[in-house]
Amino acid sequence: MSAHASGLSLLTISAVERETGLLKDTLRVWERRYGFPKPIRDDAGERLYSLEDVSKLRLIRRLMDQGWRPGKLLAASAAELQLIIEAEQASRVPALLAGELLDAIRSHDVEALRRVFQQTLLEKGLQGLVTDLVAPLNVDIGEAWLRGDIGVPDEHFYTEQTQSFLRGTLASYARTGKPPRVLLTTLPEEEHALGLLMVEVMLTAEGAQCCSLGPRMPLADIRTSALTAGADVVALSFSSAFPVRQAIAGIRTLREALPPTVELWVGGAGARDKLRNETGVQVIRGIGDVGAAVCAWREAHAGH
Amino acid sequence: MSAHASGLSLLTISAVERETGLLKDTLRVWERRYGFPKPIRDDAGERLYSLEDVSKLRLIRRLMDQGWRPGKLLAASAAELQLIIEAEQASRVPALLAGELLDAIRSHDVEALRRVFQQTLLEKGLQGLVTDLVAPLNVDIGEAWLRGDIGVPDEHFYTEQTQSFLRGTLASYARTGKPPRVLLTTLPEEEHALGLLMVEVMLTAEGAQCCSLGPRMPLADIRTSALTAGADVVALSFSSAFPVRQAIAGIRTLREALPPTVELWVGGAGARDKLRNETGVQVIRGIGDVGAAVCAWREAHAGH
DNA sequence: CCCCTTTTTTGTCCTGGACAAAACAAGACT
DNA sequence: AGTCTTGTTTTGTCCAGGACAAAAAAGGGG
Repeated sequence: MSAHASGLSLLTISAVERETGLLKDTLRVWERRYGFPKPIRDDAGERLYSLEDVSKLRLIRRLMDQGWRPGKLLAASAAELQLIIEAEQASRVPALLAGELLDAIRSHDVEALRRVFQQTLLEKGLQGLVTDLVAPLNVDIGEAWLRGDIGVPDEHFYTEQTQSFLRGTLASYARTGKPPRVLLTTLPEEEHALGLLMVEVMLTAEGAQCCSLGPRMPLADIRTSALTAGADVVALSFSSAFPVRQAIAGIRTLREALPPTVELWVGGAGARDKLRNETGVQVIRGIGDVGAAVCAWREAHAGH
Repeated sequence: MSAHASGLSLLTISAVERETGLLKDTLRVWERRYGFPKPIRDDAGERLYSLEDVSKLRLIRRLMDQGWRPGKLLAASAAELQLIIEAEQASRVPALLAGELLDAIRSHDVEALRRVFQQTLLEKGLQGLVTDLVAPLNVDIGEAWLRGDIGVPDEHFYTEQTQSFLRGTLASYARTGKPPRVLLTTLPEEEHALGLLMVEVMLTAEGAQCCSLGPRMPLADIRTSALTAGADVVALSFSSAFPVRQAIAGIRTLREALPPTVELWVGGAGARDKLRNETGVQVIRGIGDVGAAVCAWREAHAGH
């Protein structure tokens, strides 16, 4: 009868994997190499991590996504980590996430959050809502979390409600069904559903015919889907944490597998910098450029 | 220079884990014990699985979710597996998934699928749409996949579009904001977002104040959220594949952590049978009973 | 039939070594 | 300056095979 894992204060290695996204193998090798995290063991010799360890690991994970190397972070004390976070944030000023908006997210106030979205929608339109509110807010939320201003459930709440609002607005949007017909998804390693949805909104607002398969689609299935659905464009989204070389490999394979008449568009924070000169691939630099890409496609295909 | 994993025909063990949901450790121990799957090795001795192996594994995974033991399935040949599938399906008749609907899903026809949803919405209302179309359709889709009538991307497409439609309808629904205030989520091990959304629809249609945190919420955070949001009810959803004992452990911990004034509702295919007599927990037997639960709550709290 | 205990099956965790893949650094070329 | 090599360091993933926890099935009273 060993210690049970259902409690609130000590987590098994698989629970930590789930919470932090760090593989069990990685957690073990970090312990071996850097001496952190160093969990206690239960009677059977199995690791049990404290909540402090888990939150430090989550912090480390985020900083790694922003480009920091694990070697530095794992050697650092809590105080040194704090310094790194402050240095990280010195440059940016989260102007959006304040006042009413911050309160709404922290108190899980569905109505208040929707009110802000609704008002922005009326003021700036659907595309403006995405480019001027949701996109920058995503960044701010991540940073506020890093500072400890908001917690995990607050972030879940924000993601869930934003998704609902965007999907809702999308549903009531008149569908013109003009070309191009775009197939939208991410590679299997990429979770990032909100980014995908933002692109879907931009495309639909532009009047394009948009078919989203959701995230995590195997390469072979992307190809099949594009053919059976008769897509003009396959659009992929990459978050900033996506490993560059894997992205390139996937994109090249897909480019080869697709007929040349089908365009391949690539966007998201992870695509911006590093995927420049791939032949036969259109890089969309920011969420605001989706509209331009659609227009360009239409001009190129105007002669029918 | 070893074989690269980006290709379309051979998958590394981590890719198979991603595709099938079976842990690497499980795949290795199956190979050791049952001799299947037996992948070839690259120059470095690392496993490379064929597409056939992967689809057989996916099949096995689904049958296990329906209660079959791995020992039987892994010893079975392809033909024997086929027999099991047929036996499995003999009982049920997928009446819904046919004709227009099946074609729409297979050809990724967004408009056609929405048309069916829209019509059902007009005929049967929001709750009827969920209970009479979406809920049974989910089951049919799973079975059609098992038979090989539809593929992985078709299923993704269906899930994505259904989610969009439900969320869209929800957004345009007038929010009365009557009590009870329900916090909606799943335990960390449970992915099943569509089931959660169906419950949200039922609750909202009933006029309840519903706050969804999306799936995969840690126990400690559920507690915190329920308190800060001032929830009257915490509702959890379980899919049929969820391990019973883990569910019970989680529910008990949560029940203890929550104040007694906050009710705990548990629903979904996984909750129906096995979670009967937990004290202080309300089991919702089917998606159709959500409405009744809300009414019961209101009567019990009518005296203010 | 339901509840409890024992046995069997099955999945997860362990160690420590090896090495693939990614990131970085330094030099060479345009 | 940028960008393409090529070498070096860091970092993550894989492997083998043993151990054992957890889940399921089977057995045995009440």
